[in-house]
Amino acid sequence: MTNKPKSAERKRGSGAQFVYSILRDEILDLTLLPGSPIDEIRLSERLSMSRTPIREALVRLASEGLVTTLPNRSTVVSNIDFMNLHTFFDAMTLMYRVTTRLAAQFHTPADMAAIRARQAEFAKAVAAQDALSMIATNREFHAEIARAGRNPYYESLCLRLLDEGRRLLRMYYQSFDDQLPNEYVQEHEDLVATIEARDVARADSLAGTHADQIVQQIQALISRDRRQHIEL
Amino acid sequence: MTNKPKSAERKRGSGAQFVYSILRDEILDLTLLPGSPIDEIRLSERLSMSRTPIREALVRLASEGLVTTLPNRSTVVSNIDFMNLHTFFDAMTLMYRVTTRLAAQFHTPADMAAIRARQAEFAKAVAAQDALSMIATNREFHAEIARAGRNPYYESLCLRLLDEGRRLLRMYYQSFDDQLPNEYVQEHEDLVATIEARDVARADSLAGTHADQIVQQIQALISRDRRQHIEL
DNA sequence: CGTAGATTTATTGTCGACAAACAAAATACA
DNA sequence: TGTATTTTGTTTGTCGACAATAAATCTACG
Repeated sequence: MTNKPKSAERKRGSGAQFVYSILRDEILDLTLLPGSPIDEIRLSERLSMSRTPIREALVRLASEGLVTTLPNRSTVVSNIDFMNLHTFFDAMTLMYRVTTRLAAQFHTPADMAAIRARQAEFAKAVAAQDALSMIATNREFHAEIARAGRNPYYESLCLRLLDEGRRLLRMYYQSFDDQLPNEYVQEHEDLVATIEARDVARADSLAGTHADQIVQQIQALISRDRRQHIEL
Repeated sequence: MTNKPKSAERKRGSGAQFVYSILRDEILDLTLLPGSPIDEIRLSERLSMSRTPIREALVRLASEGLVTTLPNRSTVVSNIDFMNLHTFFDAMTLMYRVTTRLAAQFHTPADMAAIRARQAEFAKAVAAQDALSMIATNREFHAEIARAGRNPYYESLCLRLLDEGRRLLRMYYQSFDDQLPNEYVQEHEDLVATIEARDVARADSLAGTHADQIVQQIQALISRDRRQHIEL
C-alpha cells in the first residue's frame, strides 16, 4: 500500500522522523480514527523497524497532543473535544488575524511567491472539487502566510491549529463533499493582494472574516451531522 | 547533590517524566547553559538509569524547543535568539492580554483561590528580595491565570513563553538583582481584582501594560548588559 | 612546518530481550 | 448462578549491547 522503505534503505537517524510523519499523516487524515489504540509492536512490524524509533515518534506526537499515552497501557489517538470546540475556533481566528497581520508587515518577495504558489494549488484543488486536496492546500496556504510573519511562536501555534482543523474538516468532508467554496478562492486572492499592499489593518480584518466564515461552515456541518444522528 | 532516587525506588513509567522535569528545570535555571552539550551516557550515569528514558525526555524537550538535536551529534541546550527577541515580546504581550481576558470571563471561585495563592507566593518572594523565587512565582502566577482562561491552545503557548521568559530573566537577574519591583506586586493585585470583577476590557488593558513593563525592564537589562560588554 | 589523508575514539541511533503492570480469562467458592 | 480470586496473556517500560557516524587524533608527505 504505502511506500515503506526497508530499514536498510533508510538513512540512519531518520527512523523516528519517518515514523512520525507517517503516523501524523494517518492521524490527520483519519486513517487512524480518534480513540483507536496504537500498538507499538504491530507498528514496528508494519514499518519493519525496532520499537525504539516508534516510541520516539509517539513521544513527539504526545507532546503535540495528537496522541494520548495511558501509563502502562496502549497510547491512543487523541479524541476531538467537541465540547470545547469554541476554544479552537477562538484561537484559530486570533492566529489567522495575527499571522496575516505580521505577514502584511514583514513579507519579502520570496514570501509572496511562495504564498501565491500555495494559492494556485488551492485554486486547482477547488476547481477539481477534490475535497481532501482542498483541505491540505488550504492548510499549506495559511501555513505559508504564518511563516512570512516570521514569529516562530505564533507560527507553531498556527501550525498546530491548522493540523487540528485539517482533522476536523476531514471528518465532515468525507460525508458532505457537496459544498462548493468558490468564494474561498476569492477571499484568498483578496488576502494575498492586501498582504502584498502591506495594508495591515485590512489584512487583519479580512483574516478575521475569513476565519469566521470557516468557523460558520464547520458549525453548520456539525449541526447538520447532529440532526442526522437524532433522526436515526 | 540533587536528590536522585535509585532506580528501584522510582515507580515504573515515571523514568522519562523524571528526567524530563530534572533537565527542564536545569535548562530554565541556566544550570545547563545555552549551547552546552547534553551527553546521554553521562546523564544516564548521573541519574542511574538507562539511556532509553533519557532519550525520551530529550525528544520531548526538543519538540518544545528547549534543546536542539544535531543528527548523529550531541544534543545541545537551545540558544536564546537575541536577534529575534521582539517576536518573543510580541507574543508574550498578546498572550498575557488574551489569557487574562479569558480568565476575567470564565474564572470560577476555585480559580480565584488558586490565583490568589500564587500571588501571595509572589509577594513573599518580592518581600524576601529573592530574585530567583520571584521569577518562578511570577511564572506560576501567570500560568494560573492562563489555566483559568480555559483555552488549552492559548495556555500551552503561554506556558512556553513563560518558560522562555524565565530563562531570559534568570540570565540577567543573577547579575543585576538590585532591582526592586514592588510595583509588580501592586500590578498583580490590580490584575486579580479586575479579573474577579469580570471587567474584561480593563483586564486586557492591565495585562497589556503589565507586559509592556516587563518588556521594558528586560530591554533595560539587556542594554545595560551591552554597555558593560562594550566597556570591557 | 603545514596540510591532506588515514585511523582512532567517542557518541549517537537502533536493536532484541526481559521484567513489570494491567486486562482478560479461568477457576473457586458461597 | 453470581462474585471474588487466581491465573494467564498481552503490551508497555527499561535495559545492555552493537552498528553507524562524525569528531578528534595521528601519520605521511609536500
